[in-house]
Amino acid sequence: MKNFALVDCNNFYVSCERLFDPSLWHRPVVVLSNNDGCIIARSEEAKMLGIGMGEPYFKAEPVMKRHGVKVLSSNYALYGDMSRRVMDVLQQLEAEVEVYSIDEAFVVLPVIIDRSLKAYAASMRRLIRQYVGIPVSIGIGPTRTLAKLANRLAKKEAKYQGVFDISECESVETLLAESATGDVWGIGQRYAEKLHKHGINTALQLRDANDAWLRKTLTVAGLRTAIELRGISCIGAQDVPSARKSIVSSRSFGKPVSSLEELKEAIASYATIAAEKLRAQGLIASSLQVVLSTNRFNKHLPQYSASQTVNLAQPTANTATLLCQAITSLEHIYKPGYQYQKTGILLAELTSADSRQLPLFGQDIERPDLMQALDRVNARWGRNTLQFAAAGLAKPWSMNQRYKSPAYTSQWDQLPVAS
DNA sequence: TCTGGGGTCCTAGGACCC
DNA sequence: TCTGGGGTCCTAGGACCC
Repeated sequence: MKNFALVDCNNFYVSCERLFDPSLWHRPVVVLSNNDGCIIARSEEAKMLGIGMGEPYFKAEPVMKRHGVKVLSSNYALYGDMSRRVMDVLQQLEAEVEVYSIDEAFVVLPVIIDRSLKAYAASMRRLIRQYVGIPVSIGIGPTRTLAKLANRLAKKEAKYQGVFDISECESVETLLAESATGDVWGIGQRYAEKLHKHGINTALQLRDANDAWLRKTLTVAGLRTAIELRGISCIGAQDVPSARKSIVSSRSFGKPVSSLEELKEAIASYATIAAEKLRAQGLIASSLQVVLSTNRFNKHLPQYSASQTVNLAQPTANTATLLCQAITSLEHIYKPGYQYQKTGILLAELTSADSRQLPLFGQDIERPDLMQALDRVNARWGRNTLQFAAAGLAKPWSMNQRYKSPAYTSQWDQLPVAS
């Protein structure tokens, strides 16, 4: 029988920061989202202070000040690089690895004869610790959903030393009965509320619920989750992200923005980032959507949000083309008199740049050679060394990042120095 | 004053066709 | 009185994940 291991990095962003700054050990640390908005990673010490996941920074600030919590802005260059290293260690194994997110991977475990799955997982854990330095927890089960649940136990109970195999559990029923529906992978707040209304509060009750009813209430997604809890694997690798279907670039502003001129700069900047991502993956886009919105949390201000989607005449990865279209769309949906909080661009209907069709009529303006030169300069000398004037220079609207650590592993001038 | 960003999938309903 | 049926495609909105 097939078994899955879910390898999940503990407090990943905090662990990355700690690798390069030992003063962060043994004290509460949090990492903030973009724009220093919410708390998205917490050390164990911070969790113990009752600081919630996703909590707005300004709300938690008084408690954190009182307890001397170290606050950091997110440093995705660092986390992305450390993630790659962790995944590299897993890829060395004689097993199939599905990278699921920046800090998680499913490993389809090989059939092992000379030792237990638990021992195998424990050695994975040691290797990652030794080669990368990041602590991980590993949950094992016959389905991805059960492996996820096992992982919670591995994290929560110190006695398991970071590895928990659900098949070694004395009573799976007891374990499921002690898990809330909301702890199950695939059951979010809304689904948990719906289930609660029908008296279903535990993973065990969810497992044993009526199929037709589940299908009707939670769609096939909910039904699949229940089936997985029964030990039948039906959420497959194809449901785990593989080929990109869309690319988004959007940011909240550091301060509210009202003028069209500033919004145009911002959307041009995000279009530039999206186009870079597109080219880095060898893709071209056929559809472009621009979104614009005010701050939905501020009930005192007039609210407005809009979006426009356009199909491009020619699929493209050319920054100039995308940027011009993005500005045109923005002008189309912009209304004066509002305080905007966010704008963004979504590229969709992505296909491989290799199979690009040349236009039947008119000129081909794609210029991949020019874009390649642009990307090379920026890779060599740093992002935005060469940029389009439309994206602006001062960028007064740009997001807050007040507490950012250096790009220790991805910028020459920011390497850690041993002294 | 201050509330992230980037993804995926599913469904219902409307438009349109024969 | 009574107004087809079945199919496809598209989109918006809602749900989930980390």
